[in-house]
Amino acid sequence: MESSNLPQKRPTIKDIARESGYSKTAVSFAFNDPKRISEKARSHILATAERLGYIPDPMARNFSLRRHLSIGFLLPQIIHYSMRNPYTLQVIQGIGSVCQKYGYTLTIIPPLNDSITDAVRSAAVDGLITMGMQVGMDIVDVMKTRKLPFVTIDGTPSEDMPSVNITDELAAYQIMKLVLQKGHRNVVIVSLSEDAFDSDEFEASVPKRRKRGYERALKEYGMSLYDLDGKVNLMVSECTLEDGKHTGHLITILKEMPTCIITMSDIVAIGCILYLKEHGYRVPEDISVVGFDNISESELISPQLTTVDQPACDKGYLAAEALFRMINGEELGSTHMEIPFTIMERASLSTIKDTQ
Amino acid sequence: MESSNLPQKRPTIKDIARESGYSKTAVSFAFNDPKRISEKARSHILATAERLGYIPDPMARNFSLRRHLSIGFLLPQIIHYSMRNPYTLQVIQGIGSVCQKYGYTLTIIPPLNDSITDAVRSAAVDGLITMGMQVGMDIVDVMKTRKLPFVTIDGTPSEDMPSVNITDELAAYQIMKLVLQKGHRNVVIVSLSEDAFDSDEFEASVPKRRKRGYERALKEYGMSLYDLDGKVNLMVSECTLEDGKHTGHLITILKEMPTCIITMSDIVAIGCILYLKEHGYRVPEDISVVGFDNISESELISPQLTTVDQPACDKGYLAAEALFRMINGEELGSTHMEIPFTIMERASLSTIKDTQ
DNA sequence: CTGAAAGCGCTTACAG
DNA sequence: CTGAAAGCGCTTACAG
Repeated sequence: MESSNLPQKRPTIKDIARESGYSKTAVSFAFNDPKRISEKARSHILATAERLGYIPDPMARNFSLRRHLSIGFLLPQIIHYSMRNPYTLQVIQGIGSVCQKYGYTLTIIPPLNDSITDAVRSAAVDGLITMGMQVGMDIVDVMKTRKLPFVTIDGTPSEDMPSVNITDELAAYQIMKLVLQKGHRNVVIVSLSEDAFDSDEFEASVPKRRKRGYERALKEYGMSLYDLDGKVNLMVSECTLEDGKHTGHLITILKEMPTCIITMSDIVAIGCILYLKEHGYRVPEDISVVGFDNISESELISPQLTTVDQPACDKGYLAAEALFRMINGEELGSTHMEIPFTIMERASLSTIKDTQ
Repeated sequence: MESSNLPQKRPTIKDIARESGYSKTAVSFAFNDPKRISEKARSHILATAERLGYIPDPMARNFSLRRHLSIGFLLPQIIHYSMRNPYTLQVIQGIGSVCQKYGYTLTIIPPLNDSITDAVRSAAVDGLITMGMQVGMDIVDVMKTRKLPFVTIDGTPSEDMPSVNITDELAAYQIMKLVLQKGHRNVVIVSLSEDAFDSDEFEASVPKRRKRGYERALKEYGMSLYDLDGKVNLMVSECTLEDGKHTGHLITILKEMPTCIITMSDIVAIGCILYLKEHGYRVPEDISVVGFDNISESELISPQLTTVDQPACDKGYLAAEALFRMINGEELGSTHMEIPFTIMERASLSTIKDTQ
């Protein structure tokens, strides 16, 4: 008997059972484990399902099976920022390809009513990948009490928090050393902002690790990030093109222009270059600019950007693979994964002949 | 009584009810509707929850409430391709900001075991945004039988399928006309592939609409996309930088090089330019290249790309806003949304003095 | 203000 | 091969 004129509701397993004359068990098996019922039952049930337009409710199925078949990516900043940064996008791409491989979806999780913590509390995922997570952040507690496996990219390496990183301190050391070897003695360092974190609390954040690297190189040249002699200045910029441009502007109005700008992010470096070029400065003849990340744009811009290549896609890939191992209850070989970087020396960094 | 040495399991609402001495109803209210219980009950329940590490299970809650609090974005190609195209990424960004606004997550849905249809069957979302959907595709049927609201970007405008588009035919007409006005009479058009769709079945696909626009402009100059006089040639390229480079290569080995390459995607155009420059061709002196989309890279590359600016982010935004109206059971003003485009004339397109 | 109970749509151990 | 029934962890109409 055709059950017509139920206007909107979707049929459930119960409807198919009733209509086909079989049990709910049989209907379930028809979809998920056909071997367990007769061919006759199966085809009859499937035909009935087809006729009534029945597709098993994924939510009910997942709920019953206690899994989501999705992993989450927690946006480090508001979505409008994060998703503009090609570096983050590459990380997401790496995660995504692993999701595809395992038949999972990738849930992008923005803050919920401005609260990242609330977002994590209610995230419908089997595991989480975060960026820049520090031990001691309250999100970490939420994930732990939810017993939600997670791995963090560019966060603090710590025993009870799997992480994927490059050796930021070393990378920063090397690129600063390169800058100094080229003769630059008057530089501006553009750090990433540390969001809302209290600066003293998290000693191992990425900006801090990189600053230590810069400092180590500077020391070798008798300079320091913390001397107030005006030769090394520190600025902070959000990780967007617009903020990069603004930083470029700030630098042009300095009493003494530096000979080199060292940024912690290509997108900021590119913003600087665009601003400088628009305002009549020649890069690198008048001023050099150095980036971090090696996003694809850094090869397209002219001059091409000297930067640190960090394999963003691989970071996502590694993090996701580790997360899936955790989800499947496997042991992680090492909880702290490190990945190699490469210094890319290109045209945006010039040599200063006569150092002051 | 502290319930210790239950080793791993997360506490449920039942545990909190038992431990606190209140009912499950009260516990539920404590979290979701505090006004309905006494302050005393609420604080006691919350304290108990805190003590036992209870966070309500989002899946169970959503299941009970018959909603997911997530909308899906169906990847048009395998994740590795889609997520490399800045155009798609911008669309996702637009969708994402609307999700953030409404407190939803954004689920990126790759094919499930190579099947997009299966992915849609099992997607745990309240609505779906797709790209390039054509009426008659079987995915459309799945969404309909699941009664899953959806809107498509760059798909066929059709009554029972809300869509967001630019007027592709007109945009293509205008840019081709510009090329012809500049004196080009020997061109290669690089179309997007139509994926696995049967070409005759879907008359209104984006590549087809654009081809009609090209054809209309060509006709005005006594030329045609379909004449075999060798003056207008058609190629197809996947939407990736690599395929763009390969297309550049193919063009250099043509018996007669065109004076202009007209692509349907900036990423392909940029691939062409990179290949051509690497192999000693000057753009636009030796050959002009024209794009489509106006991704941010098209301003960074040199020469800057002449292209059609289509506001990808706005497309995502509009599509998502429409989808949320559908999810909330509101009526859509118009089911077919059109959004303006702009021709961006930049350096990659040169003027030919003496037309043959 | 409070709680017992039904219900959301599946899965599956168990018995026949 | 088949099905009745319990269970997944919440919400909420209803009665007190």
